Amino acid sequence: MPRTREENERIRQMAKENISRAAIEVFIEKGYHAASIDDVARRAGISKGLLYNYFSGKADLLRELILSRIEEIVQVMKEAATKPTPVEQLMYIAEHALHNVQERPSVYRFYLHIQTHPEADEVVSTYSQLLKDEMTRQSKHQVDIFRKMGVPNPHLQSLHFSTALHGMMLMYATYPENFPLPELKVKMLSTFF
Amino acid sequence: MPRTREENERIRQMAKENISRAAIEVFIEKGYHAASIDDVARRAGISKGLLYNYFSGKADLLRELILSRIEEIVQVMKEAATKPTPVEQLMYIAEHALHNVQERPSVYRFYLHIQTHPEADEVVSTYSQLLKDEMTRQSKHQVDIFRKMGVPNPHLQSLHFSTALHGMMLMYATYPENFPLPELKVKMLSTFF
Amino acid sequence: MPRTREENERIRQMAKENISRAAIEVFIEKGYHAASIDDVARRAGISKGLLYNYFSGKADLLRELILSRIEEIVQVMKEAATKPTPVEQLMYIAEHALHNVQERPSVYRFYLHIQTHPEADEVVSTYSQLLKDEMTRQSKHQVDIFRKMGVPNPHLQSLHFSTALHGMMLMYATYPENFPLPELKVKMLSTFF
Amino acid sequence: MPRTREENERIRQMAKENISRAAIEVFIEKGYHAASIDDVARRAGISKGLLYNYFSGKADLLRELILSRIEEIVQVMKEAATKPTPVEQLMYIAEHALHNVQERPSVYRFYLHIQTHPEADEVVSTYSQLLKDEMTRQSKHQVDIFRKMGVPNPHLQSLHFSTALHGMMLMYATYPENFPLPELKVKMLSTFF
DNA sequence: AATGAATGAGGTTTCATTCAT
DNA sequence: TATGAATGAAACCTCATTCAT
Repeated sequence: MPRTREENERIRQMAKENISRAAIEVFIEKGYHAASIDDVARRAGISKGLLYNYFSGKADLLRELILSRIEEIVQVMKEAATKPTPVEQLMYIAEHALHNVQERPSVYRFYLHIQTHPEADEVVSTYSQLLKDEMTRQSKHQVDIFRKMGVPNPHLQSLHFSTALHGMMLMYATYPENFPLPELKVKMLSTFF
Repeated sequence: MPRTREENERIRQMAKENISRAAIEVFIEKGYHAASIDDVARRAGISKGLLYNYFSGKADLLRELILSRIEEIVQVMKEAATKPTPVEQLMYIAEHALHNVQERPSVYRFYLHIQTHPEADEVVSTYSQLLKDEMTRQSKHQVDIFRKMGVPNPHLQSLHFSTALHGMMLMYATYPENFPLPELKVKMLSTFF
Repeated sequence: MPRTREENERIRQMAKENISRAAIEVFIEKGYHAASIDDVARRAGISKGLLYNYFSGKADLLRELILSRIEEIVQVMKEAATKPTPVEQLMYIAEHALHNVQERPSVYRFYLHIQTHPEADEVVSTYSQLLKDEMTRQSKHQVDIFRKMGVPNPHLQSLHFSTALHGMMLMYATYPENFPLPELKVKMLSTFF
Repeated sequence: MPRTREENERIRQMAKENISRAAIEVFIEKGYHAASIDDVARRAGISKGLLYNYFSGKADLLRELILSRIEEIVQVMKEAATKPTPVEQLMYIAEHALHNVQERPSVYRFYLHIQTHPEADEVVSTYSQLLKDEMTRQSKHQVDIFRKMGVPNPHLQSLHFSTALHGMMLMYATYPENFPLPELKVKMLSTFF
């Protein structure tokens, strides 16, 4: 008797998730370029062939990871929007971003690594662009939040906020040892609110 | 009449610089991994074989580039030290960094890409560590400058300054279009001085 | 109530024919080597696994197609034998062959492709040999027909007839556009009868 | 001291010829699809890598062989054109074609195999089309020869001649044993001239 | 009878590096 | 010093076949 379609679908779903998990692990450890399909398959505990049953290639794995990342970003911004005041919304965004980089600096490093890939790498570039586009879209929302706060130049103020935030994330991800993230967070936020 | 040893050394040095220049161009365009030795040799206008006469391999090329980058950083900090006041010194550092990223964002992107390379990539990691170490050393100098300014917590203040600076550099390098670098620079510096 | 053995056999036969039909379609479109078992199964509307229930592998599919082709050839020769005179018999053979290549040049192309497969390809070679053997056998019958006509050298005459016929089939199959098959047929047949 | 450019050019030329020779041998033995790059490289006595130094892939090898074949065809037609009378020209073409297929039936088989490749195989199709185009071009010349002979319908007559010729070639290449090529040649030519 | 997940061998291709010249 | 032919390991990817369900 063959498996039912639902059963197969469940198997497929679990396999895809298993592979995606293995992929980000390996990509983080070795980098996208240096990681081989074999590495990912071995980490996932499956054969190379099966991996190709689920993903059309290495680039497709990256695409999947980037789409997940985008999903995360969208989710955070949605959650932020539920907060009652603009300040609380911005605080939520900052807290969340810093918490994430603190919990898993290597993940942030990885996406930063991808975003700084040379343009000539078409495959990476294409998918990396998706992430960039989404961040552009979200930054518009952030400008709106500043606008609601009634600050003089919301666009500039929003960019200022983002640069400060990303600066902290970048430095923490690069030098996680001895980086006084909590103190700096306080200092940074105090200059804005 | 044979060339003197000095002359030979000078010629050798120029050849190395030519290759290094070609290497960073190609690495920026294609990325370290995707760039091939052949690409670099062709760009330098020499043969693969001759390249190996000057550099022991691809990793050695990267090492040379990173050493140059370190040299640059040291140089800037030295120049900053010649300025009369701490504030002027910090302004010099900031102006220089922002000017550089504005002039050649791809160079900044490249080194950021290298610095976010995963630890598991031994070759890159080893040389990337050199850069990291140097930046740690220079950040100590920067703390000293803040200390001379007499601010309450020079260490924290220095890190705050660096995060703000690197945040701007990162964002400009990632979204060079429509990024109001001059305005943000003014805004950022005004919060510090 | 279980199906009778005959019924089962009939169902099995129909399934095999369905698969065979799909196989020749796919083989003609992609070629034997390039076609995948998956392609064939998908075309037949069944799963890969089920295909293996009916055929022992890719080579077996080819074998089946070649056996069908042989069956066709035998059939045509049998039908020809029912014609009253030798000339009518030969005319029937020629008409049939040309009609077939005109209707489905790609089928003729396919079997020609198979017949020109190199000897080293053991699998194809083995089955292709079956076809060759059958054609040799049928050509003997054709010699008999010429013998009945009372021509001087029936063997040579028969071969001459075959070369002319196959030459036309080959050229029509290779250049179906603008090939004046009817005119040539008349011209060719007029030289023989 | 590096080799001179001429020396390198000579090495390249010889290597290419060596590889081409190996390629047609292997393709004839195994067929284009079944032959692997490794097979060709091993037959040529070189490494896989070196083969890629000279040919951009398997398809490029095929292209080279087909271009050679076209060269041959053009050459034969040129030589035929030097004969004084149309009949001698046609005789030359026929003699040459039959002589070739008799000497190396496997070569004729191979190109026939390629020409009967399914259209869906884009790579083979592209190069095979070159051969087809050339044959179309040459067939125009052949029509001219018949026209000079003053026959009623030179186009049809030329096609008739070609089908007869190719029919013989096809049958000889398929059943080289016991095929009375000389006798058939005489018979066939006697019907035309 | 029926499915498609799973395997692994085998194919194509790239490229850092070596070396004869 | 200088060249580029030559190597081979390692990467990506495909697909005939098996097998648990």
